[in-house]
Amino acid sequence: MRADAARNRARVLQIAREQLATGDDSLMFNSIARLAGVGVGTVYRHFPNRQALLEALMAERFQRLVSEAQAAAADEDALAGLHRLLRYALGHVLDGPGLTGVLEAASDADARTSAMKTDFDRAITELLDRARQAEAIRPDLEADDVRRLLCGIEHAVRVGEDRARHTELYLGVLLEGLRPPR
Amino acid sequence: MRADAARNRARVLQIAREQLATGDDSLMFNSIARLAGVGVGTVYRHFPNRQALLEALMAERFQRLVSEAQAAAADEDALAGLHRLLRYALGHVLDGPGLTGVLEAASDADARTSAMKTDFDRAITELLDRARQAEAIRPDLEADDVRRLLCGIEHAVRVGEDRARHTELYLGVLLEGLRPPR
Amino acid sequence: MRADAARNRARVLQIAREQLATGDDSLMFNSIARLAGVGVGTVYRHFPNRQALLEALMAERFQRLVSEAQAAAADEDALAGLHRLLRYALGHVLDGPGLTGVLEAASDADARTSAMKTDFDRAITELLDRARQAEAIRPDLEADDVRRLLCGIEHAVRVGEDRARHTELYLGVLLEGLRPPR
Amino acid sequence: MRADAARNRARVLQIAREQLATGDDSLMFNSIARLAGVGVGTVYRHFPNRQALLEALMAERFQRLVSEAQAAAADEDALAGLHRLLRYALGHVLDGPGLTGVLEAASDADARTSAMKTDFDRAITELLDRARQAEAIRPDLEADDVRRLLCGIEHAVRVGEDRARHTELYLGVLLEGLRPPR
DNA sequence: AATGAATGAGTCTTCATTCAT
DNA sequence: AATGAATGAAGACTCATTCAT
Repeated sequence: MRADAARNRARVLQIAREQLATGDDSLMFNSIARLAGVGVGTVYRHFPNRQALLEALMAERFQRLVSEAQAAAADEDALAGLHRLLRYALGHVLDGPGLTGVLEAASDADARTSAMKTDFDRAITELLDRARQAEAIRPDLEADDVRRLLCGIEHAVRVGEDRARHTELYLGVLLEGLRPPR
Repeated sequence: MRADAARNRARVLQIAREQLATGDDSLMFNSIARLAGVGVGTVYRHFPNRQALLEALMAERFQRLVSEAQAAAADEDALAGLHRLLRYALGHVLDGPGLTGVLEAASDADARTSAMKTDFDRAITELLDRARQAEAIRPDLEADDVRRLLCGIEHAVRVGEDRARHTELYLGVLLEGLRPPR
Repeated sequence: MRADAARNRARVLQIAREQLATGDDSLMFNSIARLAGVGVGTVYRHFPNRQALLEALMAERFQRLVSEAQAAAADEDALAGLHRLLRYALGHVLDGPGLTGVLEAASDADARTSAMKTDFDRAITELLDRARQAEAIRPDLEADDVRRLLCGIEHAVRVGEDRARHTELYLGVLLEGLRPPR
Repeated sequence: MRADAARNRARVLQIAREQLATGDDSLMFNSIARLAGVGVGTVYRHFPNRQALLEALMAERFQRLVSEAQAAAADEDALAGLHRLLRYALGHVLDGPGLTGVLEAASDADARTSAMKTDFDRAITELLDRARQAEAIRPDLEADDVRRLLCGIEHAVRVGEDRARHTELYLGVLLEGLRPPR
């Protein structure tokens, strides 16, 4: 990629990130372009649509999540690994908007996102398989379910106030809920 | 209210309900008015904003939920009552869009909605208090949490496919998750 | 229709007509709205799309064409009537842009346009039928053909210069061409 | 021209031709460049504008038309030659979009196009002159008229359906129309 | 009480053309 | 000679809300 193109791309991402940080998750291409000091066409060239932009914005954060998942998957104690993973993941998706938008999307704009999803799911599956054998979790859970429940719990935290207090509580509900019913 | 006003209001609600049923949850006042055969102004007169319309649309369904909650609250076995309530509630909120939009809202447009929320929360609180005393649930749970978790689990079910299969599974996770950690 | 609505509609048509007269047949809704001193939405309300606006602009001219066709159809001499009709029609469609756009369109935006087309075709068919019986025209011609050939000849006149001189010439070609081959 | 430049030019033409063949006559430089695997700048270098590209695309087809016209001009029977020419020409211009765009253009981007037009007109003039002397055609027709009428008839065929059926019919109208009025 | 026309800012998206690399 | 990123004006269209009728 040409140096100026890379610079523009970075500027756009920077501005978009700032927009997100202000709580505005509309990601409007025109205003991002204006604020970034580039033409709209440039934004469209780099990111053909909102989803592509969102994925680019989240790529780094998603990668950190995947890495943590892989690290957790190496835990000898599968259940402990799963807990570690979910605790990290919940904090991570709550640490700014947008990441669940990627995790929940039925289809991806960028192949690298799909690859990360695959890696993420693989790490979860690894933990689930071992935890399941140890009868530490419900027998019918798959990686997809964990991802969806994670997004669901995030939703429960975001809806309403007192985020800090409820994060830990709802995480506890999730972790306990994954275990086999008594 | 004049008879024709009541008729118009009913028509608007009817059309809006049909729109929702088609999967279109945008509730656009202009198109509802057109389909209902009234002017937009009439829709605005009856429902000053989207939230007011939504609450009106959901009033009946919400009332059924409240009644079920009250019935469940009468269960001698508090935990069983809570389970009964949540199973019903989850199926109920999934049975069409819109109800969680009311349950989640930080503030209500109509006092009757607030009243129903109060009734709902009271029923839940009643169950929680007794279940807590029996050490059948986590000690730190309040009605508000149950509502939020319900919405979160609904979110997890809606995101992704195979709704029927996952409803039961995620409900199981929720119910087990509410119990005290082992 | 409300008085102010009618006024706005008339203004829009007036401006659009002026635009056409300047040789600009793009009929851009934004600029028409601006020039007419109304909001774009108003233009869209009256004319859902370009074709609808075009038809409205041409309605009067089209109606005059239809009337002339009907008058011509009353001519005892069918061939003479056809000639009269085509001479008038060619001059008419050349007297400003847009009318062939309506005549050529495969489908209409407004039912009144379709009705006029039906009337127009009926008049032509009436003449064709009688002229055919008198063996004054080719046996295989239908009203649709006459319409298309009219548009084709108009095209030939418009392409290139010296409109006045060529109109009569190409009209002669058309009229003679409709007669049965020798 | 450098070998790679020639190769690029050929690629661009090839792609543009394929685009035309799909029925898309917009000839957008960016997409042609992308599909041809070259930069837009390269397309602009070879073809400064749409008209230049169109003429280059049509050069071969136009040349075939000119050759046929010249062959027809050699016919001893001038009227027969004219008919042969027009029958061929109509089929030819209908056999894909673009050629009338060149024939109709008031000015040419490439001198070779102008040269071909001259040749074409010369052949037609030759036929017209002889046919006129034999009183087989209208006395006031020039090559330019024949070209314009050809485009007009093509227009009549393209507008509307059933191309095959109407081609022969409208050709008949044209041929008969060129003859002197009875 | 009802109407529904009007508003017009706002958003998306395209594409011809240039020019720095 | 080639590249292709960037431009940004331009145009299409929507929709929440108001207010004159």
